[in-house]
Amino acid sequence: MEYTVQKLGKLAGISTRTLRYYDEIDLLKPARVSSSGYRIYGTKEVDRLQVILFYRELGMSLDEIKRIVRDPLFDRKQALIEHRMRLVDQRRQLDQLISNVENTIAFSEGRITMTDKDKFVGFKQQMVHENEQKYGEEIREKYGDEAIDQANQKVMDMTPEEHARVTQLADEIKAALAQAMQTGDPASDLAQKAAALHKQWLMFYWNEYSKEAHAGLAQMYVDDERFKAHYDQQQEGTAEFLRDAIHLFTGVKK
Amino acid sequence: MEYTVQKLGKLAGISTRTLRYYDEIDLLKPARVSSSGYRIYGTKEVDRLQVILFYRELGMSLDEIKRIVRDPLFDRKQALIEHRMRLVDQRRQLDQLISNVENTIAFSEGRITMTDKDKFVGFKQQMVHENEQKYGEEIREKYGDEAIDQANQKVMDMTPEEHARVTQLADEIKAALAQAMQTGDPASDLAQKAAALHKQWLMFYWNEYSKEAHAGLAQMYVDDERFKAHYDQQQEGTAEFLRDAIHLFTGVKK
DNA sequence: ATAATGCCTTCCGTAACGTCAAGGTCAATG
DNA sequence: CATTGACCTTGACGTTACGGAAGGCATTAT
Repeated sequence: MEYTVQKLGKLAGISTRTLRYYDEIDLLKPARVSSSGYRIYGTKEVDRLQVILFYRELGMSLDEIKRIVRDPLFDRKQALIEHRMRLVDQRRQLDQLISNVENTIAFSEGRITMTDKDKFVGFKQQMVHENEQKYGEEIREKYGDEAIDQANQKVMDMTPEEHARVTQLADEIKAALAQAMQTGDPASDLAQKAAALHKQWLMFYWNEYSKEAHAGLAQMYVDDERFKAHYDQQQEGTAEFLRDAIHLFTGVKK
Repeated sequence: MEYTVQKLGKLAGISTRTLRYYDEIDLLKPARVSSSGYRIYGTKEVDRLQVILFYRELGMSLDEIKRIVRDPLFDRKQALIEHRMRLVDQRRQLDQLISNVENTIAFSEGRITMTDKDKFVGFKQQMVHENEQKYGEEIREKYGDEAIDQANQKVMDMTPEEHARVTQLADEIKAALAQAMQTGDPASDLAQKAAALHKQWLMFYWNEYSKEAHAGLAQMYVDDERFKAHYDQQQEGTAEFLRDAIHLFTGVKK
């Protein structure tokens, strides 16, 4: 049995464009090409196409599928297991997204009082301010008291949407930290991402960023009981882990 | 406070390319452009950027975000609710994928005996064959007994991977049907997709497709107790629903 | 013979940027 | 003061898996 593009397309439920594309990327070549340039597929190609579509339905990329169908000795099971891991990871991220969206909706409906959260946020702001006092002398000399006051005013003037963004960043830091803790390596990509996010978060409170102040704040996370208790809430040793990550991130060691 | 692209990028944790892109698509324009063409952003733009990033973190498309930030009267809550729906839908599809991948892995490990499934598959083959006997006369006249025998041989010769693909298609039909049943409309997109998938599935058993035979088989799904019981397993009336969908799909009414 | 399909290649468009490349601008340094 | 190095600009291509359209032969049906 021989098939032209449209015949095969109808047989398999795909477009002719798709078949031409699969030819182009060397995923499925026709058995032969007629004198007038028509692609002619045989039964072997039909089988191969079904295999391709089978894996495509499982959400695999064509590149991955190409590796699978290229040689029959390829470890399909291993590929499937790795593919499942990716999917499960995607599902986890999607869960996180949905949870965040729902929180935002709840917030917009006023169903969340935010008192608890705000309590700690206010507390954090105070600590950040103290830290600035402690390490901000050079900044003060550089920019004067006015700049500092302006920064403080910035916190007070925060719009609801900036506030939402700050809360969001705090959540992201928490999520990244929890994941990074599993690697146990403060130099890992995830841990460094957490440190970068922490900097982002800080930028809402500081008008000028300095590595030294950031590193100093990180140390304070460990020294201060209240901070440590908060960060270690989910997992013991998170405060230290975050400090180490930030020290590596800033390149400043105490 | 004024910012160039890099300053603002570092402040917000995004690349300069992203800022230029946001300018290009009119999502975030600089406050002004310097005489030498540099983009200069002000505090208003910083705030707007934070709002943009907030919604971006929730997985929204930039196009959707543009609508949200363009005018402050936009119903953000409604947008969030619709966004959540899309995300939940994505999660459902992802769950389906994961389930299918896991089934495939289990199958490759031989953990699924397939006896139950194969029992029904064998049963289906028998019925399909009967159907062909019943409606295949015209085909028989057209192509001769040889073609029919060849088709039957095709079923017997099915490779494990074709078999997997057939099973996959059957699963997809089931999933599409279950969803389509909720609309209650056999002409709905989902129901028609189910009918199209059913045709795909049939192509593994038939060597020649005819609308009349397809429609006839659909009617048999309702008339035959065993078929009806199988399809109505999940939901009462599925067999009738599938028949109606296929009759609409083929344009053949009995 | 002609009209209707069917096939071909080539190119643009999609989302949200990353990554060069070529060239102008600005601040600081020798 | 010239030069370096950091920073800025536009422009263009690459990414995924095709959809769609244009323009031009080939085959088939009437």
